Parts: sequence; structure tokens; C-alpha cells
Amino acid sequence: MVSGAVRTYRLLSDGRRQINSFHLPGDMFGFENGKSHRFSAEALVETKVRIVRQRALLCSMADQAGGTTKLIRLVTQNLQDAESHMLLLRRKTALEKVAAFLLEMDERQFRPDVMELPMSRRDIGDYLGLTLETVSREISILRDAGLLRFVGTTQRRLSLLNREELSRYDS
Amino acid sequence: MVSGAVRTYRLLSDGRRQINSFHLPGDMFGFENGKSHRFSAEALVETKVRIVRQRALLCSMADQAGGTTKLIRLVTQNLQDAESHMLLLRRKTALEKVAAFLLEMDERQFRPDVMELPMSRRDIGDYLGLTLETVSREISILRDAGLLRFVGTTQRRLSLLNREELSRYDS
DNA sequence: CGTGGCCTTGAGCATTCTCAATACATGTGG
DNA sequence: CCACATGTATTGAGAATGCTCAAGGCCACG
Repeated sequence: MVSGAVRTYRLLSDGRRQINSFHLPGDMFGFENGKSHRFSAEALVETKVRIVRQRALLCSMADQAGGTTKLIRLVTQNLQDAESHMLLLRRKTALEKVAAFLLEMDERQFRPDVMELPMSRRDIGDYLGLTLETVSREISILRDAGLLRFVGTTQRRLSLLNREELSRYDS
Repeated sequence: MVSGAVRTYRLLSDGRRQINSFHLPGDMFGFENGKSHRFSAEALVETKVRIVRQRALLCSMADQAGGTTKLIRLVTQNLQDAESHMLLLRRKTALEKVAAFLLEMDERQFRPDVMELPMSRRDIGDYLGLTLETVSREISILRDAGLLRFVGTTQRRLSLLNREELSRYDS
């Protein structure tokens, strides 16, 4: 990912959509063993990505010293991210999930003063296993508790006012 | 993993336990980028594992032709498993989660006639983000629906009677 | 303005959790 | 061999949580 934001997702047979992950600048994604990818990918905003063929990646890595280690690190990073996502999904209450999600996005954007969410409430819900209404409600609860506030007229731009307290919801 | 079964888990500050994954014979686990492991591991039954140092693994792979590719495959396999687990965790209802879990264990044991669950109901609950009571109830529902039956006196040994129908719950 | 997309909020309902009682298998000591 | 304790699983009832359905607001765009 060079710039922008991408979601990878799957549709279930009953029409529900599960979002597997959001990708932000700096991420690499799409590592697969089989021939076909198991997720679809869509850009959420104007996005620039660099496509690398598996073969090319392997070759370029074999060329440089410590290249293999670097490559392993890259895939392992993806694995660790996935494991963090799972911790998030196993949380019991919706409030915990939403708080953990906001903290995750905050970290990945390097704790900016004003955080930009490139995804809709429905996207967040499909990512967390919640409905968009519940996501909206829980964000309102956090706002009313003074842990965050919206910036400007849109509800996609917000500021975390108390990461300390927010991470307490996150156990 | 040579034989047996292992759970990897984390304790939350409020005492709840999240099980990250169960490992069965043939699996490799514990890939980490940082120095410390982020999960604890416990054997569920009499277990044999083979410990491999990261350095040793990298060296042995560098030696053989296509070793790097093999190694990438290994880590990628772990990543894909993690992604499957996430699909499972995002399922909405408890029945779907339990059905998907049973099918997963069935696959990983190569669809035996009688499946042995090395973990308790509480373990399953901590893995799925449910309580042990809910797990028990959903299994009873599947039993009453004729999709599985217990084998012998223990409730850890069971037989899937209708994988077809079971996978329908799994969307 | 009017429309459409997104978000919020409310009310009632369904599902899951909590707390509690019971059952059952296993292991221990008398 | 028989209590007895312990750990695990099942089941029930009421409470809490999240979902569904619905209404309304706000912004962007034509």
C-alpha cells in the first residue's frame, strides 16, 4: 500500500459480508499459498498500490543479504496482525470491540491528533461482527463519556481524548 | 507438533482468558518477530513437540533448493489458518460458531468416524468468544437435531452424522 | 430545493450471559 | 466396596446485551 485505504472481504451465501481486514499505507497484503485469492479487495478512497508478483518478490529477496529473513518478517507481521484482530473479535462486549478497533486504527495512523476513518459504520460492523447500528451506538457512548469527539461536520473524522481510559475498555 | 494437543492463550487483566488457537499434530506455531512470545502455551493432553530455533530454521532452509519458498509457505499457512479463524469469529450466531468449530476440528483430524475433542467446553468457549454454557447448549441443539451424537460415556468423543447439513449452518 | 447516502437514535424482540441447580465420571480415603 | 470430593457437562430461569425495524437528521451533490 502506497496511499489510501483498502478493504478485503468475503460474501457469505446468505448475503452477509465479512470484512477480513483494512489495509493502510505501508502494509503488504495478499499472501496466498494456493492459486486463487480467498478475499476480494476494494479501495475505500483514492488509493495507490504497488503490485508485486510472488516470484519477483522471492527473487529480489534471494538477491540481497538477509533477504529471506526480511521476507519472513513481512509475512510474520501479517500473521501477528491477524492474531491481534482475533483478540479483538473474541472480546465479549460491543463496547470493548469498538474501543479496541479505534485504538488499533489510531496506532496504525501513528496516533494523530485527528484520526480519519476511511470506512463507513457498516464496514466497521462487518469487520467486528456487529451491526452498523451497534457500532454507531457504542461510538456515541464513548463520545458521551468524553473519551473522543468528532471533528468537523463529518462523523468520519475524530479525536481520541483519552487513550488511557479507552484502553481500559480494551482490558 | 508431533503428537497430542496444545492451546495458546492470553489472560486479560480482568481474569478472562482468550484462547488464540489449538495446535494439532503436523502444525507449526510460535512464529514471532519480536523477542518475546505474545501467547502462553499449554499442553491439553500428553504431547510431543519439536522445538526449532528461528536461526536454525532459517539456516536449514537457506541450504536446500527452494527452501525459502517452503518457509514462506509455512508461515503463510499459519496466516491463512488465522484468517479462517477470523471468518469463524465474525459469524453472528453462537450456533454458527460452534458448527464451524466442529467442522474445523473434523477437517484437521481428517474426518474420522469418531472425533476426539482434547479441549473442555470452557476452552471452546474461550476460543469462540462464548461462555461454556452456550457452547454446551449449542452442541445439545445439534445433537437433538440429529447432526451429531456422543460416543461412549464422555462428552469429548463424538461423531458427526451429517456434515452436509452442519456446513449449512456455516454459511 | 430535492434526492440519496450515511449516521444516529428509539422501541421491542431475540439471543446470549449470569447465576444456580443437577448429573455424572473419576479418583481418594476410610 | 462405599461414601465423598472434585472437575466437567448439562439444563433452567431471569437479566443483560445486541439485533431488527423504523424514523429522522445531516451533508453532499445535482
